[in-house]
Amino acid sequence: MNLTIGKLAKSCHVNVETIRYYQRIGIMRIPESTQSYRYYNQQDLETLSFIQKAKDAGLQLNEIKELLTLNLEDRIQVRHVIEQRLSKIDERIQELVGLKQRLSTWLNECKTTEDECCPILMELKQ
Amino acid sequence: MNLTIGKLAKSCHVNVETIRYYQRIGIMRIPESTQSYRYYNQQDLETLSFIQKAKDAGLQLNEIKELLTLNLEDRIQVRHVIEQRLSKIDERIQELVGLKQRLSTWLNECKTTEDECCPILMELKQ
DNA sequence: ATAAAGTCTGTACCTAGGTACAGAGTCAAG
DNA sequence: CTTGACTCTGTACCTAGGTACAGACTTTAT
Repeated sequence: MNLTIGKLAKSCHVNVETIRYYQRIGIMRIPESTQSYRYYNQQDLETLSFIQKAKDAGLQLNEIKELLTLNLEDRIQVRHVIEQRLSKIDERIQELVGLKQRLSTWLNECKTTEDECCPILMELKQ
Repeated sequence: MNLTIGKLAKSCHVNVETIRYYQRIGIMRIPESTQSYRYYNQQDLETLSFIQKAKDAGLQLNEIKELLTLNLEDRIQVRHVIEQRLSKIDERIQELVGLKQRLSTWLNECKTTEDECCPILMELKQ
């Protein structure tokens, strides 16, 4: 398989500029060019599609970069990466649930009060 | 009350540069200066502290900007702002819960499989 | 042979919410 | 009256993950 960057991009439904960006941050290689255009192979296609799937699962590019260096036997390290992401996600969910509760409470107060004045603004201006 | 920007910043535990940033994006006024230094009053202090509280509740600066234009009687509009933020938060929580489930499933598979090879990487490389 | 389409390199821009200067001017304490 | 601390203006930088574009070059289709 011999793809130019545009073909590679199209086959993964990605922008050409995105591939160049991945090259800049070092998660995709830049094929050595004997000529002036670069040509990409099956391996490059697999890497790009790996990145897409991992992004889709909520992993960040620096984590994906780490995964790309690991082998199928490095289970502990792979798990470590996933566990860390998972705990960041958990943390964020907790934060958001907290915010949600606060704002919901405000909304309920605003809907039930007899007061003329908005209790939300009152709270904020206290 | 007559505060220089440094005093105002200190009294709200904010960076001076943050106040200047708020001025740049138009959520805090720039007092007219008869002299070369600007002086801030009680109202400015209240605005800044409003911003801090609203940020703390998870509102974004553009939403806070809108709230700052509203009066205590504009309850519908205030509620609208809060409801929109709330639905964004909900959406994000749903996304994160989805990611969490996916990654958790992967982790469990990895912990229970008899296979030598990491099923997470297998999945990603499929 | 020529024109259109693609590529390469380098750089700037975007969001959101700031932070960090440099250089010039000003204010206040001693 | 000097010196140190502060302010003002303008601009650049940061994260994360890209997007956009100019100018020069190459490849492909007709």
